[in-house]
Amino acid sequence: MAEHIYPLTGRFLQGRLRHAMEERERRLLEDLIERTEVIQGETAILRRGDFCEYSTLLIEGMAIRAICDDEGRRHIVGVQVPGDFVDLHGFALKRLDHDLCVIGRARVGYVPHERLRAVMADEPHLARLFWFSTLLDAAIHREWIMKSTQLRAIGRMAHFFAELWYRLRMVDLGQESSFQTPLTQIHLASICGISTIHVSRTLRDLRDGGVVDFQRGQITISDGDKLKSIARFDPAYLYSEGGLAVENALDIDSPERLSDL
Amino acid sequence: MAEHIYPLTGRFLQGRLRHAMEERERRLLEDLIERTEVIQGETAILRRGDFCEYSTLLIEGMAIRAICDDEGRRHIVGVQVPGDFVDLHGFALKRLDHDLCVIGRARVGYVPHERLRAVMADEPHLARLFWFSTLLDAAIHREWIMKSTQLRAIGRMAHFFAELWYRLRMVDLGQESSFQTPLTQIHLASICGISTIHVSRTLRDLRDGGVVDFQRGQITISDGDKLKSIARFDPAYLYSEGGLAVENALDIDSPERLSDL
DNA sequence: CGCAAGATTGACATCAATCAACTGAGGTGG
DNA sequence: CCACCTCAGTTGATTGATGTCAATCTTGCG
Repeated sequence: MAEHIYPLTGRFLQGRLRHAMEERERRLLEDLIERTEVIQGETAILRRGDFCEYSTLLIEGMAIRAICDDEGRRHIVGVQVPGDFVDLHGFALKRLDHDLCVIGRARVGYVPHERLRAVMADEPHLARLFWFSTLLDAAIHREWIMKSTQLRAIGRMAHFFAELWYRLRMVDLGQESSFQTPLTQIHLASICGISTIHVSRTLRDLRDGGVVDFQRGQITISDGDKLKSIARFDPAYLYSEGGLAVENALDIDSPERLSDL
Repeated sequence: MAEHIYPLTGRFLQGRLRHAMEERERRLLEDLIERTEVIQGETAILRRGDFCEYSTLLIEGMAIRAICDDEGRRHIVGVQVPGDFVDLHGFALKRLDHDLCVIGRARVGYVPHERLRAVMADEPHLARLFWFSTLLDAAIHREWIMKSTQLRAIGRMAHFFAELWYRLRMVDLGQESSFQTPLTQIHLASICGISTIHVSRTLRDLRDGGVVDFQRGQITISDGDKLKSIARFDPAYLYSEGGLAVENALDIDSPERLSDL
């Protein structure tokens, strides 16, 4: 359950290393949010090359990372869910190489880099957690490379659904076997690198196969095991509790290995 | 030219934000290397799930990031060149989600996390540069997602060659229009997500088209413009000097935009 | 020399893109 | 309320790109 004492930042690292944050750090994080905003429709939070003076925490809704090619076509290279500090890397990079857009209705919180700088200077442990959270995105990127190069259309789509399913459940969104997204088949096509027409066909196959049903953003997992099998999905890369990231993953004094690896 | 005063770490961030490092910081970095090692053949530096007690700087040679699927097939999700702090993210993650392997003959330097922890506590600016360097990898990951989902075989291969060409020249390796790698066609297949047989066909097309010639690891760029055009290659994501990362990218007091963006 | 790994070629099969036509839902203005 | 529009989604036919299988060649090396 989201921690309602921290209505804005309660989902940050939830299901990963949130337990590694002290109360004081959680409080500091919550206070970093200068203001929040509700954004509707397909709106850019930040554009490639913009100078970043604040970073954005996604509080509700979804966002995508997109790269536009020279012909102006937008290609989705990442999807963000509530709790993601979506452009925290802008703090170190200063300018992003890609766009960030919300889709549907989203609520975001803005953190001025000035505040971030101050808190990171005093709080090395929190700084490390911020770093960690940007590395989670990189791990997801790697898995997307894997899925894009090694899986066929049906596997890619299954993989994306499986990932979203796990990620949303980590932040207590979505039921056991269903969840809601503002994604259209057009988004799915860009995410999976296939044509919209083939998305439609592939969704039919998944539906007819009793695996997963996608109807206007409502996703129902009919057979999670079959889904993971089609996707060759192994959630280790999400570094969820009990996965690769152990209880004291940031504590150098616990070098025991995980039994499941 | 590599800075020969720093024979081990002279290529770290070379061509990107190395100029943002003070002499003192460069010295500190060089002293972080506890020992170096020469590794031959296709050898793992670090395996998925291993507990990381040190991080590895690639001094000479090349390395790959690979994810093994459940059938034991290895899939390459990244390539590293000299100067890359290849598993710096292991410092914050503690365990990686993928393997790191050198290919060919490589020289690496080991940095104990203990030392890293100490220097980062005292040197926030250097810590930020370390963070920055892991974000560069993430930017490359995003571009790989883009190339894997949006380009056909010939474009993917051209894109990889263009990227390698740029990255090697940033660290002063390779001539103006040629360079050497320990990569085989089997590696290229995994990198581009196509079959080895199709790699062979595609390389023939690129050679016959007068674009680029690949012969046993010797890569000769015949027509760089054609190469970039086939690859739709825009090097902005590499954050090289003069690109997205401006002179004082880490200096919050210079919010001017780049004219070329 | 002879082997093993890498690379090449041809034939064929499969997957997914493209083109074209159509349906259905939601919104808007007369 | 209906006519109309637009956008999302669906379906069939065709084409092109790429995977797979099988055979052969090349190179480096013990």
